[in-house]
Amino acid sequence: MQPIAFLSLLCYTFNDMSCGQALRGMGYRLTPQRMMVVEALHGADKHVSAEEIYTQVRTKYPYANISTVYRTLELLKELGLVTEIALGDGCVRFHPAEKGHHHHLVCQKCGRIIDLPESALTPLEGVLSDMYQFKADLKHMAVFGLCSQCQGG
Amino acid sequence: MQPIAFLSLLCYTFNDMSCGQALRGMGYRLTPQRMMVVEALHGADKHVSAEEIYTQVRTKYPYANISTVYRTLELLKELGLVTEIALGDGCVRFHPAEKGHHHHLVCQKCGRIIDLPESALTPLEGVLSDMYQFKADLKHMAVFGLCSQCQGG
DNA sequence: ATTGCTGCAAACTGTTTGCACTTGA
DNA sequence: TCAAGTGCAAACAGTTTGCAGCAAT
Repeated sequence: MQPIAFLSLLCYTFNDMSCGQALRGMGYRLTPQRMMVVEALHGADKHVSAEEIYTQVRTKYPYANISTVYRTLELLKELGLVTEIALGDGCVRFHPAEKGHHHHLVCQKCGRIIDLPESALTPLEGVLSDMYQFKADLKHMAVFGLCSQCQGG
Repeated sequence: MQPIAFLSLLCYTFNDMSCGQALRGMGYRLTPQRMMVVEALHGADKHVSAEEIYTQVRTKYPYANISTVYRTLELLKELGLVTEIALGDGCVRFHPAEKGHHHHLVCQKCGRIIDLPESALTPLEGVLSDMYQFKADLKHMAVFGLCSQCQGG
């Protein structure tokens, strides 16, 4: 089966997804590959790396290429539809902007990631603004340390 | 001139540097290469990358190898003599522990880096400890955003 | 029918590793 | 002396790019 034939089998139920519509509305093409990337981003219950998105997309469409994933993420990022964060594991991770912002406590021992509501860092934002005239972009921030279970000893 | 002859020309005035002494005291060998890495770390007025250290070391000793730089940094890190931080430019940066801890406001527009005293984030440390039983490791932390000059518009 | 997007392969950056040789202690 | 450290080259992971062909609009 050729790549194209394979793609035509994919269901297009994601046409009405917000990122997809946003793409089309902004004059970009809504290709099956882009839809699958968007779907992977939305379906994940955590921040996903390009590699993880690629792996998931390939389960549906084995001909997919990782450079397309990177290019799609780059585009979504430019359009403000996804945000990126470095959680210290050597690769950038992505998150749909519409899922809201939050922060992360990353345990350096067990790797556990605790999510923080956006509000947790608003006091910090105020301090930085008042004292340093610095407008912090606290969309996604990672704080490293030890979780409650790993502090013993 | 052979590498060895070249090395013997280097002055050993760094024998009494604290990192160097610490190394020797802990049973590690104090080689000229390690001294030069330590010197580059101490001499810099900012956080330096492995590549920058390598460049500086090579001005003194052209035979130096970057893998030695990485191995030395790895060792110093394990011994707690240097700390590392990711400032978002795609490479890890290093800082001697004895120079003290501080944080950074990184302007995403002009790249300016504003240093923050360690105390600036102690309130945050308290909040995370109280509310999430999370012991934050706030040795060096980077907060991204816009500096005062780049906020216009 | 265009122009934009994709797949492929190859380059690229930052970092790590295996191995034979060298050297600090 | 001899384990620890170095230099070299090659591998590695994550990411980017040039180009020819394909497809969304």
